[in-house]
Amino acid sequence: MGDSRPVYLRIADDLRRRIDDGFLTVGARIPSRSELKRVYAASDQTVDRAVRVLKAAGYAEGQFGRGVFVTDRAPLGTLLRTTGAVDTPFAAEIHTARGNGLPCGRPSGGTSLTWEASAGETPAPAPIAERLGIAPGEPVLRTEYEYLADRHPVQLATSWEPLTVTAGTDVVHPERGPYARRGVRGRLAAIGVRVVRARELVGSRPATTPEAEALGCTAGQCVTVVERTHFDGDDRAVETSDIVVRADRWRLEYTIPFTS
Amino acid sequence: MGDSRPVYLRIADDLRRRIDDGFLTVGARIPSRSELKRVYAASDQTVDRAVRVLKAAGYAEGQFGRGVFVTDRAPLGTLLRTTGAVDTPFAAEIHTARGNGLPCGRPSGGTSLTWEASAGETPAPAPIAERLGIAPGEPVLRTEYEYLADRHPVQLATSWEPLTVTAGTDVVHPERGPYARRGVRGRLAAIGVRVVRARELVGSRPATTPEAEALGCTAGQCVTVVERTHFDGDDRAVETSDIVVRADRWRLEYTIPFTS
DNA sequence: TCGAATTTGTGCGTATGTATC
DNA sequence: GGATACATACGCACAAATTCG
Repeated sequence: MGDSRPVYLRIADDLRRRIDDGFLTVGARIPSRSELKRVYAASDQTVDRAVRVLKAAGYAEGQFGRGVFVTDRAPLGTLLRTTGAVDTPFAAEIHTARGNGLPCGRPSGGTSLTWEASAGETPAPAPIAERLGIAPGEPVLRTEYEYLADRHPVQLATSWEPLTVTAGTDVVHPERGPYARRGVRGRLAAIGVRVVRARELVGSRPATTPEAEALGCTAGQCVTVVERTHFDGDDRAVETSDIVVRADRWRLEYTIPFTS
Repeated sequence: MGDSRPVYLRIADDLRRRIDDGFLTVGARIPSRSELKRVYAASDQTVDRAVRVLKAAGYAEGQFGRGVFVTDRAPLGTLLRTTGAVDTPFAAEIHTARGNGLPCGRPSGGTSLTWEASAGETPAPAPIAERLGIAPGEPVLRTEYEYLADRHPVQLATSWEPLTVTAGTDVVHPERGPYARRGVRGRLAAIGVRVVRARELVGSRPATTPEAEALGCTAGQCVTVVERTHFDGDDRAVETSDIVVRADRWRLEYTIPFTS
């Protein structure tokens, strides 16, 4: 007694603890609704709600007609986001430390990295204009990326570039031409724009329905969002993008040097 | 027709769009359950479930007996996590850009920053030992922090330090003594340990029940988690910590210089 | 091959407690 | 007190998918 939490939360926390403590291992089936109903003496709805909490937390995953199973929540890898690594098209190199949690060298062991993109010119929406330091409505090139690692969707990105920077050059389209795979820095370097700094604002939120579909997870699952802006030597924003990754699978790694 | 999504998701998406498009502004009351029930011709449970989706996504917040209201999802501020700023006890300076979305200078406008901490010696759990590069079970000092900005909980942190570094010195306890407010670098500098680098692994996940309680949000809401490790000149880990912030309120800012 | 039993996912109707107005 | 509103909970039902005899 004295436990004022609602029943469905108690059940959910109980199950979660059983997973954390290793009594329910990855791949194991969580007791079915009828079992839970009996064990906890709760109603159908209540145990279902408890299981939904677990699923929303990424602890479990339901399979139609089969059962609910404990998810493998070990991160697949890390996106390196430090000087030098950030300019590949993938916006980061990928560490796929798997099994062992070692600092994990560089291998990226033969994983195939591919991406698709589509671009179009649009007037800059207000928040994007603000990030780019331009007036709302000014023309920008909006590019949507979808990155795949081993045929699995990993990262979504939407990039905006002011056309005042690239218009008329042969790097207008980030996804086409010889500079397509060189990333923002490489591409802009080709037209004499030196990117000297990137600012990344990292946040997280539940995935929207289309994001979940693209990333192969369920809506509402946690995604990590990076709002990245590239600046040139004059502190002018030359590109900004929103980067979205599944939080349960990927983490971002930053290294902060103390030069003092 | 042709919309195969379940009813509760359609209602949720519909409400979400109404918020995104500005028809329902921040602070506005979402139609009550009985209204939604009537409008969408759905059952009590179903509309409730739709509203729960919105709440889980941080779009709305229920108030007992009053109604469900559209949440202010504008981030309160940004935690600066770049060279120099990271060594304050708060692990970051705080930008509170409010109202205007300007790049926001430095003000931190008179916000009162306080914190509480409690420490204790324990054997290192396996994952912590790995992060510190020591053997599991070796003694470490575990410190729990709770940071408040304007009396509101903002950030939770748990720090682990190998006792081999600080044992016997007067900076053993991070939360006590003259060096308490100087952060990891300041404290360790006092005993001749130079921290030259920090590595931050950024991820996110739903808040656990105790975290939600401490941070003043609901369980399952998105939190951003930083796994930070400080290294000295010999690449030895001298401290590691888990930092947890509400994702709907705070973002992390990293600056990446390109020295090329 | 067929059918019955399970299990998930979704949905409806109702009831109770509690807080606000 | 009464009306309204949220939050939780119970019981029941059905479609779809899987499993098994």
